[in-house]
Amino acid sequence: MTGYTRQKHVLIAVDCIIFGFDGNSMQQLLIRRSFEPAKGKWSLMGGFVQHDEDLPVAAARILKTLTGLEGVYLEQLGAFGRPDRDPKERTVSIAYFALIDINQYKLQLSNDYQAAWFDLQETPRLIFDHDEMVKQAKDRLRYKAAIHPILFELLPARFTIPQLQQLYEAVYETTFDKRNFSRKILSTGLLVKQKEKDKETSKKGAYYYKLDKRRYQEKFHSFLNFISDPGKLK
Amino acid sequence: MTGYTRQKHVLIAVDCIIFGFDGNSMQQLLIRRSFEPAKGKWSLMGGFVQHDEDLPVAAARILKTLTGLEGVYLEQLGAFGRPDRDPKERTVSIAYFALIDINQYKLQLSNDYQAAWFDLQETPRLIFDHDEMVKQAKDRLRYKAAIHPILFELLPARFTIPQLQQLYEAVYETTFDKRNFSRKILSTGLLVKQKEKDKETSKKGAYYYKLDKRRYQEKFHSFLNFISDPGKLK
DNA sequence: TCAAAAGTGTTAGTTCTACACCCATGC
DNA sequence: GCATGGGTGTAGAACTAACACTTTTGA
Repeated sequence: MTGYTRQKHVLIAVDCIIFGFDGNSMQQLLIRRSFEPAKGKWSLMGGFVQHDEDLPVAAARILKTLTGLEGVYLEQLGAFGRPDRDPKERTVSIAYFALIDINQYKLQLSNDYQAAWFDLQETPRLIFDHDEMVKQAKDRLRYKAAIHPILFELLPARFTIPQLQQLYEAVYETTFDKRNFSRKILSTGLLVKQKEKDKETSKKGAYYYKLDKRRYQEKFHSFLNFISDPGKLK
Repeated sequence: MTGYTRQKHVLIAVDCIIFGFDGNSMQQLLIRRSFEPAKGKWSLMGGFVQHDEDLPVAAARILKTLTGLEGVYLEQLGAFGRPDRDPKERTVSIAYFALIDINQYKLQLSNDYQAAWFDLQETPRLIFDHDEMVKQAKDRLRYKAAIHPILFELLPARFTIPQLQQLYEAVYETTFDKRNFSRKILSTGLLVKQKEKDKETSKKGAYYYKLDKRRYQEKFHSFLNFISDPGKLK
């Protein structure tokens, strides 16, 4: 089998925007790039797509390499291909964004990548076009979370409504009325109230909830209107 | 400048899903592939990304080559990279979808591509993973058009409300109440009523409208809720 | 004069927003 | 007993969905 002649071949990379929520603010996981060019600079976690490897598989592999996690939410953001985006050699990068439960992330024993979490408000300048990828990923996250119950991916299996509200407020950089918020969230029928309370953050304690997994899968793609017009905010 | 060693290089292609609306139903423009493999089979219009060419530029070039049109709506759908998607050689394709005014499309003099419009309901089997791309593009179009005033791109500069409704009904494969429909559309403030009527399709004639371009640009990214839950339809 | 498509208004139900007080508990 | 955060209800406004009749005019 011979290839297409006269066509220039390029490298395909995958870069991952990894979001987490620490209970207060949105964070992203960045690494210090370990090879030239731009060695030592802050960067998204990425890697080249291997021979015979599909793109989502590459993204999952790269995510697992850094975080040790599997089976997390991963969505393709899009392809970035400016000819000069990587000064060394033309490389088209397919960006994916991941939503992980930050508590599940344990610093991998050999921290080859010098990974660190950064508050989304205070991220350092990143290499190449990674800043643009992050911006697009943030926009996409807001867009999607306004309509679909996607942010649960950032929380542990058990969570409280105040925690959830804190998360939405962090994502949209605004505040919501807690009465309206809990009504809206509960009206989706996605949550199951638990018997136990979280007594960590308040004296009274807040009830834990879990996702109703079946309804979650069923309703994942419905338009649920969590935020009426996210573009209007801020 | 030397490249990254030990990495396998691949080809990057762009494929375009080109949507049009003929007044009745949604159509897409397909070509007969002019080279091996799969020569003579129906296919999306595509091409390889050239050296020093950015991805959106490649998509616009490919679209122009086939349709002669420039400055049309073009949005990246995503990257498709299954290792065996092109049997000849590994090629990652970045799919774009375009919305064009079908009346603007004139068969190019040298119809090198043997292009033809197909009703979206009756498209032939396409090569490689192009069927999957088309399916995703249809889904994306429905998704996006439910929230953003994107479908105007498919109509000429002057159009009537019944035409517009026909378009929405074609996209969502359903029918809408015309009173509610026109109220919702007009309430966006995006349309400017013209003095003339279209007397082609009815005796009484329907008023032409044009887009208010400034408001269109302003509101393009707001959440306008044209269709309340498109997932529920069908 | 009739057939065909355009245009328009009202009502009931639902959803959204704004807003304030009581509850449980640890200190 | 008081400070802290959790939990809940209501009323007015806005929006949505369902529904029918009149207008225009070419044939």
